[in-house]
Amino acid sequence: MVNQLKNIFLFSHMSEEELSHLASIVKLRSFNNGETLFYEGTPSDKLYILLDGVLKGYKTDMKENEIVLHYFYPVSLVAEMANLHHIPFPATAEFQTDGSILEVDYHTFERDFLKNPTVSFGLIKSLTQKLKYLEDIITTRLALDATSRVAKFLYENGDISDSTKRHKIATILGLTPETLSRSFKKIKILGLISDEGKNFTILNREGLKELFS
Amino acid sequence: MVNQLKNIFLFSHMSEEELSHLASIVKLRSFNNGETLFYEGTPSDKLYILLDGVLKGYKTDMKENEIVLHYFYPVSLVAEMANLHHIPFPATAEFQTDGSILEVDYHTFERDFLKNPTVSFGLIKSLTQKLKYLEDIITTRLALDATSRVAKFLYENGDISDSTKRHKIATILGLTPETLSRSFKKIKILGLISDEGKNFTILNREGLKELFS
DNA sequence: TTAAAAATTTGATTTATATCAATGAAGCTG
DNA sequence: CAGCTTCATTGATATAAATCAAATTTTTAA
Repeated sequence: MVNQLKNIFLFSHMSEEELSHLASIVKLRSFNNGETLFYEGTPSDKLYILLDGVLKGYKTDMKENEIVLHYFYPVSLVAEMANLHHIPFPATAEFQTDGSILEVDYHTFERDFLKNPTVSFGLIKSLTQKLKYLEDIITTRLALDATSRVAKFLYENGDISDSTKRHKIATILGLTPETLSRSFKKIKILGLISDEGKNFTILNREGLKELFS
Repeated sequence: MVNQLKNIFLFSHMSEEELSHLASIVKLRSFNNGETLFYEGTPSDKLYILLDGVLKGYKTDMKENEIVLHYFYPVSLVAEMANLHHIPFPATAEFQTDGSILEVDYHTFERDFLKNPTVSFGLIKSLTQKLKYLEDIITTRLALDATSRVAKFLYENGDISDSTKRHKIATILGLTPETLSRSFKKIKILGLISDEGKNFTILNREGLKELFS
């Protein structure tokens, strides 16, 4: 366990002694695809560090639609904001693949480790990264219309390959698959992308940018 | 200046020596109502601390509508996320009253002060507070419909007095004044609020909660 | 290889809220 | 306190995207 901890950016500078103390308040848990790590509104006393797999963070709206906030990839801190403010988790986290997390008792962690500059610096980085994600969601979902969102997605993510399901793109952008399809069509008619079978190739990246800025 | 700095939570634990070094990289600036502190997209090399007045942070959508992210009240750090990640300001900041800010050269600040635990802890607090604001905007604006948003606003802000302009409430909630008016009416018909002239009194707070959760 | 299931596209309709337009009420100013 | 201006309400219409429905394409699996 100590060796595993040492490989996590947040703890890489700790002494052997600190690491073994940390190991004592940490639990490794495995999850299957589809399992839920925590639900929105649940009180939080654990800090989670995603070690393996893909984790989807989402809220649910009034019509039971998912609002996807973020896909987490390893190694990420998850929902540290809830811990720092002692508030319930603001979103639900569900595994999209098999995976594993490190579960840390937050109370002890705060008391014994948060004063460590490396740890607090890692925390600041993680928090600012999350702020950027949320800023981006607000920009995308509140300031742009459907076609602009799709143009932004294409601009930022490059050619769309076969393997990326339209349905997944639609939920990331907060659109229905029907609307996504119609937006792709518009952008194709504008000559900004071309459509070879299932894949899209970007023909005019600057033109795409024009659509959302 | 040193005495002024000592009153700011972030710097309250600094030594006289540190404070006078800080004072040397800091500039006090005054603004009039309506003036803009910075624009969305501008590169950021200054950290701002709001000392007086009310500052509105907002983005602009495709139809030139404002999306209000937050009203800042003193004493607040402003847009520290942009500095930490060396990215342009993600929103525009405009004074809503006369006010003043402390302008800190970020590069020097990071080098000389960010390792100070009190400073980094203050930064973490400020960042998590902002995350909560953004989470709340997403919950409110993406997951709730117009009437639910108004119910949530009433639940969280209590009775609405005369002095709060409907127009301002509407921009906070991302609604037009017309839609806000119609939502107030619905909630009134449900018997959850009563309407004496210009003011609203809450009659059934739990009923309001029911509407948005 | 073919049938069944899933995903995508296309068209028609609905819905929520914005926009446009008009009226009414409140607040301010000379 | 009369008239102007701003703010709020109400009604009618427009609009973007969701929903519903069906057809088509792709993927999966037998």
